[in-house]
Amino acid sequence: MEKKETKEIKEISQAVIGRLPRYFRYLGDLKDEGVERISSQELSERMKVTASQIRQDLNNFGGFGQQGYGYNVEYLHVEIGKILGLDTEHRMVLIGAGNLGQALVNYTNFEKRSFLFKGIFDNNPALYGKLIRNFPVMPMEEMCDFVRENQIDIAVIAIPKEGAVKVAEQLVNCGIKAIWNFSHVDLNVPEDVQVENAHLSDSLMKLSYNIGRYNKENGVKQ
Amino acid sequence: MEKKETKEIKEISQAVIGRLPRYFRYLGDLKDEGVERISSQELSERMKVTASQIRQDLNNFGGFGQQGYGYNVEYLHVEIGKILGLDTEHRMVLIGAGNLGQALVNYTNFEKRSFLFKGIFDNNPALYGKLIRNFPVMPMEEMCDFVRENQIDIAVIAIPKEGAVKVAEQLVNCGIKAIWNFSHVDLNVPEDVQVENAHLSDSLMKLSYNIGRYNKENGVKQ
DNA sequence: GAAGTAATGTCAATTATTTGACAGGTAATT
DNA sequence: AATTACCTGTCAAATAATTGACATTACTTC
Repeated sequence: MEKKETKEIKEISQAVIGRLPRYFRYLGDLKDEGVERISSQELSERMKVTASQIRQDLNNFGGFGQQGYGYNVEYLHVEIGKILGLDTEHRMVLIGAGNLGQALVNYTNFEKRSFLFKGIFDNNPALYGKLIRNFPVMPMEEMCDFVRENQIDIAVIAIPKEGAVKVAEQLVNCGIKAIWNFSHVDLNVPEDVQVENAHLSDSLMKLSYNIGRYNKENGVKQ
Repeated sequence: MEKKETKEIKEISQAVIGRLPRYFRYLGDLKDEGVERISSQELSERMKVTASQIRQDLNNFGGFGQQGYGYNVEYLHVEIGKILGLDTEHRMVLIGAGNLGQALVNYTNFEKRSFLFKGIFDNNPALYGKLIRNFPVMPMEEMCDFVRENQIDIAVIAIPKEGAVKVAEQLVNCGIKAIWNFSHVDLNVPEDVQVENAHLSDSLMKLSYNIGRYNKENGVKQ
């Protein structure tokens, strides 16, 4: 009786979703600058996208603006934050306490945005007990229980690719529904588990491609 | 006389370029597994994309395959590597010797792929001289000369957003033509400077969105 | 409070990307 | 040597994303 037609939810394209964090970032900056309102035109100039795209994107989620006025910066910032799920607390575990993993945990900014590390795991006994931002590194064997007992909803995988696929499978068995993956391999998980890849070397290769292309097009010598 | 029609170069879409590193990765894995040849059909099943897309993508760069045979794994791996510019040495500097910066320098895998850090800079005097993977941290003031004298072609920016835009401008003035940007802000550089953003928190927000969407669609309670 | 101006939300047109289909070659098999 | 099965490169169709245009509404000014 409480359940309505389930097909109400319009699927938003990943292209749009991929732009939301950028909008959020720009609105945050505007807010910090003390800007109260902004039109799609002004924002488009700052962000170097078309005004039409901004209006189109925002309209996927409802009418946030007002004709003749534009968008209220603070309100829009909050609303996009909600859309992105930044108003709910996310409890994370780190798998892999290497350089990158430590950097992520120490990355205080995530905290402001409601992403909280709750535990750190590694399979290197030399690290057990070591404190990283007040969290002791724990052995992998304890991961599963910890995830279950602490309402963890995101696992961050920062281990070499060799072990990553297996660890992801374990995590899925522990009930994890979201993985932020820094290992250089694609994970194999069921459909109901969300994976976001942060393949840093892919990103670097793209840069390398664009350097080469520019040099070729402009006859730059190596 | 040596200059031909400059319009020969077909512009490849960023959508295609974005997929190249993934092809490269899968081909490397196949090579390691000892697989000699592969058809677009088989590869498509592994990668979970359509075979048509693979053939279309590869064909942007030339005919690498053979009818009735498929693609030679090793050959294709090498060729895509060349397209991505992995056959040329890239000399990099790190700006910002914080946790993330150190993690990137220590990230040995980049080396195999011809991306070499040559110098590290920070504006924190407490770090000057500190060795990170045998490189001493140098003061920012020396950055420009170093870049010029050591044929640096990529600058990696891993500092808080407050200083990033200004540092990017400095780097451009020093002649840098490519920036790998980890700061949470968009840089403002001339058209001939390539920027690749690695906005980690954007990535995390996307994950957060997808968690929320899944939960909504499936009526999962928080 | 009326007139003018600004700026959204939305529809339609355009452009880009992805998918499907198949002709024509290549290799394997008999 | 002929036949069959395989698989690419490419073209055309289908789908998706972006842009432009404008009717409509809200704000601002006089």
